[in-house]
Amino acid sequence: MENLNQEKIFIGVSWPYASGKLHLGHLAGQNIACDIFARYHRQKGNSVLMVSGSDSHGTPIVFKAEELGITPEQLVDSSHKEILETFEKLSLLYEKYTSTTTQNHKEVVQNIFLVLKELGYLYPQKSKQYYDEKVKKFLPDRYVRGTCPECGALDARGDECPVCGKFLKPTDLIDPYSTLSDSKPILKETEHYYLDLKKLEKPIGDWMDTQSKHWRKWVREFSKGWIKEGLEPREVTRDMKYGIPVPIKGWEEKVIYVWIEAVVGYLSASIEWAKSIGQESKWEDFWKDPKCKHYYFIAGGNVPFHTIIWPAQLLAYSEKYSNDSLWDKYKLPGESKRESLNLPWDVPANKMLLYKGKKMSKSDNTGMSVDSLLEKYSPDLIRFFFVRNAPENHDREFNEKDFIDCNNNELVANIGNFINRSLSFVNSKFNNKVPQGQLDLDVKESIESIFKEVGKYIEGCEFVKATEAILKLGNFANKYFNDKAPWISFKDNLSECENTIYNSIQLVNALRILLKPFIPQSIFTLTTLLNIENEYDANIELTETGKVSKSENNWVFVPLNPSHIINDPKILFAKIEEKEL
RNA sequence: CGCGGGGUAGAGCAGUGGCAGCUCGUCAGGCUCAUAACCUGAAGGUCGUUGGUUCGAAUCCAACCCCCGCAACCA
Repeated sequence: MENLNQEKIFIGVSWPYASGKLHLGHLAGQNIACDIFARYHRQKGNSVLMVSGSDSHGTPIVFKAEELGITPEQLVDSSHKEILETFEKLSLLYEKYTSTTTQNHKEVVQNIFLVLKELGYLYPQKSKQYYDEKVKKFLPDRYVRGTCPECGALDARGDECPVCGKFLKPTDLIDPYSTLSDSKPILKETEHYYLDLKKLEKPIGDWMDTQSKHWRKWVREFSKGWIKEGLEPREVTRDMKYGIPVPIKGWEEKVIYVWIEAVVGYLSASIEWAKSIGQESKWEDFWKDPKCKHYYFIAGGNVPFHTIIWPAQLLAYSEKYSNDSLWDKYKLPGESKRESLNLPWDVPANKMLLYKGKKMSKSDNTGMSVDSLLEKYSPDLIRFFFVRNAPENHDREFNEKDFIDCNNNELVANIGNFINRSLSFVNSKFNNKVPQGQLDLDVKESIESIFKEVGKYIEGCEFVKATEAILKLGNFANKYFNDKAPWISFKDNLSECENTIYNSIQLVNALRILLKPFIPQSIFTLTTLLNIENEYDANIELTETGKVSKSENNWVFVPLNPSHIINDPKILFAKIEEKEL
C-alpha cells in the first residue's frame, strides 16, 4: 500500500561518550525508544533519517587513555567498535551512526564556529585558570580539589562540594590541589572564545514559548527555568591538543569545547549520510524542509543542550542565509538551498534510571553494562523492558525482579500464551490450515482502535502507553478465545469453532504487526511461523542494504486468508524461572 | 544555598475540591485449548508530616521532612 502522505522524520539520538561500554542508562535514556520510534515511522512508510555517533573528544577521554597507557584515538576506536557491536545485538538501527573523529565533522564544526564568530556570537576574552605545572595542563573544574569555603570539608571538587552541596568555582577552594599530580596549581592567564548566549536569550525564549507546548512537562518546565534564570556567555574553547582545532590563526594550540562541538554532530552526521548514499545535498531534505519534524532522543541531563544551546546555535547560524558574503564564503558540504535550518520539534528526554537508589554512570561504575544483561537475556526482552518501563516522567529504579516479571507476565503469559494457544489449536485440530471464517465485529473494532491508539502514542513519544495498549489487545485476545471456548465448539459446532480460530489467527497477526517496531527479532520468527512470505519490511531492507527503497504504509492490519497453511508452532518467549537469579 | 521533578496498597503508577482508583503481584473458588488464560470473590492505604481554608482536601494555602536530578560532558 503506497504511502501517499509520506512524512519526513529526523531523529537525533544523544551521542554516547566513547570512553567505555554502554550501560543500562543508555537504554533507559534514549537508545531503545529512538529505535522503536524510527522503526514505526519506517514501517508506516515515512522517510526517516536517524543519526547518532560516538562522542569522541573531551578531557575525560584524554585522561582515561593516559590512565590505560594508550592514545585517546585507540580508546575511542575500541569504544566505538564495542558500542556498534552492542547496537547490532539489540537490533538498534540507524541511517548513520558515526563518530566525532571524522574529517567531515571537523569541517562542519569549524564552519559553524567561523560563521558564529563572523556574526558576532563568538568573542574572545582573557581569564585566569588553574594550571598544573607538573603535568603542564590547564585543569578542568573537577580536577581541582581543596577545602570547601562554605562548610570546611576537605576534598571538595572545583565544581561542587560533595558534603554541603554548595556549587563552587575552582578559585573558591581553599588550599587547592591538582588531582593529576597532587601539586598546588597556579593561576595562569589564558584566552578563550565565548558564545554570547545572552544575545540569544530572547529569540530562544520566544521560540520555546511557541514550540514547547507538546513537550513533556518536565522537559518544558526545566528548559523554561533555565531561560528564566537568564543565559550567560559560555566558554567554547579549551587549552588542549586533542579535539577539533580552533580554526583561527594563533589559536592552533586550542580546541573547540565538546559541549558545543558534539551537538553539531546531528548536522554533520546527516551530511555524512547524504555523501554515503551518493546524494550530497540530500540532507537538506531533512534540515531545510519546514515540514520535516526533528526529534531528539536524549537523557535527562542533556536537556539544556538540546532545548537551549543547540537551538541557539542553529538559530544564530541561520542568519548566514540572509547574508550574501557569508553564504558565498561558508557553504556546508553539499549545501545548495539558501534556507534556514530546522529547530527541534520535540525533545522526548527520559529521566534517570537508578540502580540501588543512585544514578548509573560510567564514572563511578554503578552502571551495569548492557553486555552483562545480553549474556543472560534476549535482546527483545531487553528492548521491551526498557521501553515498557522507561523513566519518561519520573526517575525509576532498576531491578532484575521487574525484568523477569515483565518477561513472564507480559511477553510470556499475555502475548506469548495467546499466540501459542492459537497456533497450537490450528496445528492440532486443523492440520495447520487457517479455517474458514469472518472477522467478528468486536474483533475488527478492537484491532482497528488499537492500531490507532498505538500509532498515536508512538507519534506522541508516549512509549509506555503504547506498550500498555498492545498488552490490552493481548488481554482482549485471550479473553475472546476463552469466552468463545473453541475446544467445546469443536465438538458440537464446528463452523463456530472455525470462525473463532479464524479470528484468533487474525488477532495473532495484528499483534505481530503492532509489535514489529518493539521486538523485531521475535516478530521475524513469528512471521516465519505464520508462513508469511514476501512481506515488505522497510526496517529489514534498511538492515540488509543500508537504505529504504519503497514508501509503503505497513502500519495497517492485513488479514490472513482462510486455507493459508502455517508452520508448526514454536515457543516465542521462554519463561524465566526466578531461581535462575 | 539556587533551579527542576517527585513522595498515593507489596511493586509500578493514575487521580487538580465530592464514596481512594488502575496495572502487576498475593490469597480462595470456578473453568481448562494454552508457557496457562479467563471469570468471581478477598486481603492489603494515616494519600510524606504538621497546621490552615472549606459543608467537604490526595487535590487549594503555609511551614517543614525525605528522595532524585542539574549547574557544562556523567544518558
